[in-house]
Amino acid sequence: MADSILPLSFYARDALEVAYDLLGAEIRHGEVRLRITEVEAYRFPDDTANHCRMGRTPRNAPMWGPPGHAYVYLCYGMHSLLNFVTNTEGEGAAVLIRACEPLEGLELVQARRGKARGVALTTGPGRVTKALGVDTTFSGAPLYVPGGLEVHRGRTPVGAVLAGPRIGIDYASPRDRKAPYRLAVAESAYVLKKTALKRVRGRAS
DNA sequence: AACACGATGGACT
DNA sequence: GTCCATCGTGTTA
Repeated sequence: MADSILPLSFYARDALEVAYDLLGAEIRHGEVRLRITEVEAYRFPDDTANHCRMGRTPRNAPMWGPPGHAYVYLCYGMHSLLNFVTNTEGEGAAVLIRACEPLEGLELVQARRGKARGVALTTGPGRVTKALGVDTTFSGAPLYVPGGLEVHRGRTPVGAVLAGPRIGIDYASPRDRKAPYRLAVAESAYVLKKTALKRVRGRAS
């Protein structure tokens, strides 16, 4: 099914558009397959929540590179957070993968996640990377090369979408703190803190 | 060279 | 709800 891999061009758009279309898509790594249920868009320019707001640094370099690549960084000294780079080269934008639903490789996911079971296996950006076996060494890796970290077009329709403010960005401007750039699949149980989200029809801008 | 802090998660009251 | 582990990164000096 290598032909269902999303091509680089899929990511070559505004991060918010890509974020909407990533809901329902599949992340595959080895024998583990996850369906994306919750994401956050970090746009460019003028997004004060974005890691690229202060310009290029060694850490955020992948975000400034071509779209369709991973940007993985260490958060709070212990959690690897997975992003997909969007827009075009020279623009620092990305989509954070916040939660997924396991589709395949559940035993391996459980082994990697220790005592956690049920939705706690893959709800939360740090949990997703742990379940996938992805860490910061994947930062800069392409998402469309078969055999590596792959992202595939999803098979199931997403249905209604929920949107709300992004999490953990108190340092951003009031406007950006409120912006509904956190998106989730309404019907999925694999979404944390659903109460902070509202149903949306089309695409917010 | 020193320092403050974070796009979190797990344990606990 | 509260507490806090843990360390790379970016900033300041």
